[in-house]
Amino acid sequence: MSVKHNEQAKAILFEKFGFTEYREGQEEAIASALQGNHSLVMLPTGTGKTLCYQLPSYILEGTTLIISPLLSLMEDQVEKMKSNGEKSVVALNSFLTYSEKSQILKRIADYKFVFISPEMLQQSSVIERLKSVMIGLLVVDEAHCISQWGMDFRPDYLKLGEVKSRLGNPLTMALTATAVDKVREEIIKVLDIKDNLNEVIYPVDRPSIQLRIKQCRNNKDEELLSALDELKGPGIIYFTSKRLADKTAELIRAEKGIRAESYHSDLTKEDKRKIQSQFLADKLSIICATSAFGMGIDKPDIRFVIHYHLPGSPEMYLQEIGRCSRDRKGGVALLLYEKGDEGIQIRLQQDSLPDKNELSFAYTHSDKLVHLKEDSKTNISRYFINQKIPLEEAWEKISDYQLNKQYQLRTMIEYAVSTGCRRKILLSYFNEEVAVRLNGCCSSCTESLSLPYSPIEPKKIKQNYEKMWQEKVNLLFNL
DNA sequence: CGATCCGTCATTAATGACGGATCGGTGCCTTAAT
Repeated sequence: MSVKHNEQAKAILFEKFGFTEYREGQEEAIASALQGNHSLVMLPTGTGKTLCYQLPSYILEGTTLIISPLLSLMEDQVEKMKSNGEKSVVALNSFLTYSEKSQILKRIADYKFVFISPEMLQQSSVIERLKSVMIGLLVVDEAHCISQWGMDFRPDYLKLGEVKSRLGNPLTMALTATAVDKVREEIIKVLDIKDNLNEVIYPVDRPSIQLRIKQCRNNKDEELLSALDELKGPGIIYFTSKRLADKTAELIRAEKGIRAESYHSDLTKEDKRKIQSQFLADKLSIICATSAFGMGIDKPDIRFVIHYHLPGSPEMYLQEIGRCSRDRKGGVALLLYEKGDEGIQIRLQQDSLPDKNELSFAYTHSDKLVHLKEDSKTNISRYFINQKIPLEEAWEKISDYQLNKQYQLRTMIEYAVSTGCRRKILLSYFNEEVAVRLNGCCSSCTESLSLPYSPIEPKKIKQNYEKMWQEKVNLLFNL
């Protein structure tokens, strides 16, 4: 960052955001953008990633376009910015009426910040309008969604590179909290930001979170309830089933008299918002949730995250447990594991990928594919057909994809059953080492874990990224 | 894998036992036809 930019940024940091100091990683990310580099920013949850793109926007010319995965996230950000005095901000999404939308599109260049979904960016009226706008910075928030959702769930995430190119390849910043090197490579490839790229990477480890695993034998509810005798909220309990989330919230209310509610995709937008804001305002102590809950939850004092079911990947697990102890004052991640729990995940994985017959059927009937519903098998087939990738090659890639998912799940099983340091297992997946061995690290390192647990998190950058991950996958191929 | 849902059958006609089928998680966006 030039001296002039540096001073200017510092002044804005104070005037617009009220801070005198940067938090870890922020200054590097801001400098990267101001030097005109594309950036891939990976900072642990709760370290202020929004400032990384908002601050340089005030120095850069033109509009900042922020691609965001969730409408609720956009709405929260817009509201927050408005209450901080920023008027020139808008979210372009399906909450708007037709006339509102066209009004906003007409004067889109007047806005400094525009939030938008990947899907909305596929509408030709929108993209045509944006092409005539000077985009000073293109931001991809929660960029791991490209890899996590792109292939089977939200295919428009994989079209962001094309969008960027149609917008004239503006300066780009991708932000995430958890991405292994392979995911980062995919983000870089999809967005096509390899040239002039600056990676700002911080470790994913959260030493202030204690890692506990409880082996269960047909007594999960009892183990859960007794854990709640020790662990006091606010807290989140994650499930892989909506029905069980509902049922358990009821159980906790009845047995413990704790204010608990469930949260999943069956809830209306209004109920989701209501429960979320009650939780943030400490009117609810526990949320029993599916993976629908959490992104953008910025509550500093969540004290525990319990998993009733095994998550499908270390990424998911870290994202979910990372929601506790944002204030760094200590938190507990507890996994309730019973042999065979991985069955649900195996099933979900298999159901979401086409087998060879289904794929070749899609290839021979590609003309009809347009009319089919948007399930994940169709999405994947459609993706490869649209890319004009030959059938054999597509099948190879799907097999790789499946192997990767299996590897992720296998890591989680190892995490659940191993007798070795659990933090080491989790971090080695991200090619990280346990930086500081703390008393009470995990269920393996300390026989009987107890509260309080509030170590100081070290502030040390670590950047040795070998290609260990690829080696591990290669090993799996040979098995 | 395991739970649960649904239809069928059998038997002191309204329940219950059985087995086969189905489902289990994430969200954008719907401007047309009754």
